[in-house]
Amino acid sequence: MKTEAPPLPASPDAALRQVAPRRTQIERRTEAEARLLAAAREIVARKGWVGMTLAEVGETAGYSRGLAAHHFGSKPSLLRALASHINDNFMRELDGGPQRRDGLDALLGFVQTYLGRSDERWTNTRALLLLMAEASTDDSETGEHLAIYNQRVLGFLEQHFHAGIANGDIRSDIDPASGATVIVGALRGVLMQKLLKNSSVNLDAVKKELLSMMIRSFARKPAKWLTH
Amino acid sequence: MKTEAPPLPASPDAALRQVAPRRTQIERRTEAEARLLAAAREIVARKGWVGMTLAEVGETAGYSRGLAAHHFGSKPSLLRALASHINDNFMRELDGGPQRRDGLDALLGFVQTYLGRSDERWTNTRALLLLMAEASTDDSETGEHLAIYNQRVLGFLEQHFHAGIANGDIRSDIDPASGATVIVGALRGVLMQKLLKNSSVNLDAVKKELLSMMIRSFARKPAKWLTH
DNA sequence: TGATACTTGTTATTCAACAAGCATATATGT
DNA sequence: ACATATATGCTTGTTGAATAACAAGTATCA
Repeated sequence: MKTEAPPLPASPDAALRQVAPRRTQIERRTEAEARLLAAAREIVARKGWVGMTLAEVGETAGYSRGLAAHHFGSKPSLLRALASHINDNFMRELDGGPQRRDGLDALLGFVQTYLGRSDERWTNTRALLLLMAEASTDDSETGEHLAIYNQRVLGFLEQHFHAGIANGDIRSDIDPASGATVIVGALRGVLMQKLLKNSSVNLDAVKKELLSMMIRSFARKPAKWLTH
Repeated sequence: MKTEAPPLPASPDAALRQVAPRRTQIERRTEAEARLLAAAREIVARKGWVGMTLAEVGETAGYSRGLAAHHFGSKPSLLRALASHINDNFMRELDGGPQRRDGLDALLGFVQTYLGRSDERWTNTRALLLLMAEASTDDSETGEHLAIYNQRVLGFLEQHFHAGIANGDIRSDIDPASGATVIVGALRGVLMQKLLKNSSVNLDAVKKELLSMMIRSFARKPAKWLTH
């Protein structure tokens, strides 16, 4: 369809105008929004949301300095859209996993997915973490939005705790809400350390350790899972 | 035009001048620095480091709008001092625990201390978390400083992992570095969720769950510890 | 009298936000 | 079909507010 992945490099006009693309207004608008969000995400991940200016977003996306403000109205609004965008991507990734897993198996898969991404994708996590930190202070609605996204992730995990308890894989004395909170917290907290300067975090080792912890803590019969 | 917010205690001049304080220069300077840092911490916790202005710090501390800039030179410098201040307090709190604990016992104590501080409005933790988020982006030295503080905390925990392994309380197949990273990460990540808006996190329940996880995962003989 | 702490005056810069204009797409009339 | 009109997307011009940083002044202490 449209010019796919490489939005950042060349100006859209120079290359496309000669081919007389004749895209519809909706196509233009949609692509513009996608490219703006991609640019914003990249910049936020690199310099934080403070360092991101609306002008830079527009220009990095290959448009004018004014488009981001024009399209999203305000900076908080853009950040909200960005948070929503990233979260949607993440939830979609959860659903579209390789194969459906359930209960404890799903919990372990979640951790593996979260920590098993290749470098390209740290952009998402990084940007979301930075936005999240802001969210605990901001008076605007950004905070509420991120709280909702957090609830969604927690809900996903809690659901699988319940499934695991139901099918007997998970000990019944585990509190699903607390378990979910700890898992999500551990993942984010570990990532935060990983993204700190001069980090000495060995993600593979940490992943292994965290999975062991989960098995020993949550599984009704740890031995059955530890062979993994 | 001061915002009608009476500084933390009373204004230093108004109250003290009548009592003929005659404080030494060092006393003045020391108190000023302490009050500035306290004000900065409070503001950062409430509005984030972006929302904090040097002028507001000075005035909240009961001084003029210019003192913060004059005393610390620049905003990054003030933030670095603040991070250092909070971290020092925390490390001191660790050392000055009720009684000396060792190995696994110390690890559990650490978690209890971290999550058991209902004293304030989480001002310290909140501010440090916000500064930390910034640290992963900023090019200045702030990031490196926070990375060092993180290393210190990790070092403390690793040390107790080793002690626990040595005295037989902790399984010998645990990787101390990874274990420490997970614990610190979990604590920060949980707090982050707690500080999010409309949080439904039940800290007591989470604390209990996390302690159980640690015992089941790290202890060589979990049964011995679970009676707690 | 000199040094140190603190205050007030000022400037330069950055940037979000908006407004008015240009470019491209779509609808309407003949 | 074509031309013209209107809507929509995008760009450029501009402004006003915020504030970090410094300089020059005043107060307090040695």
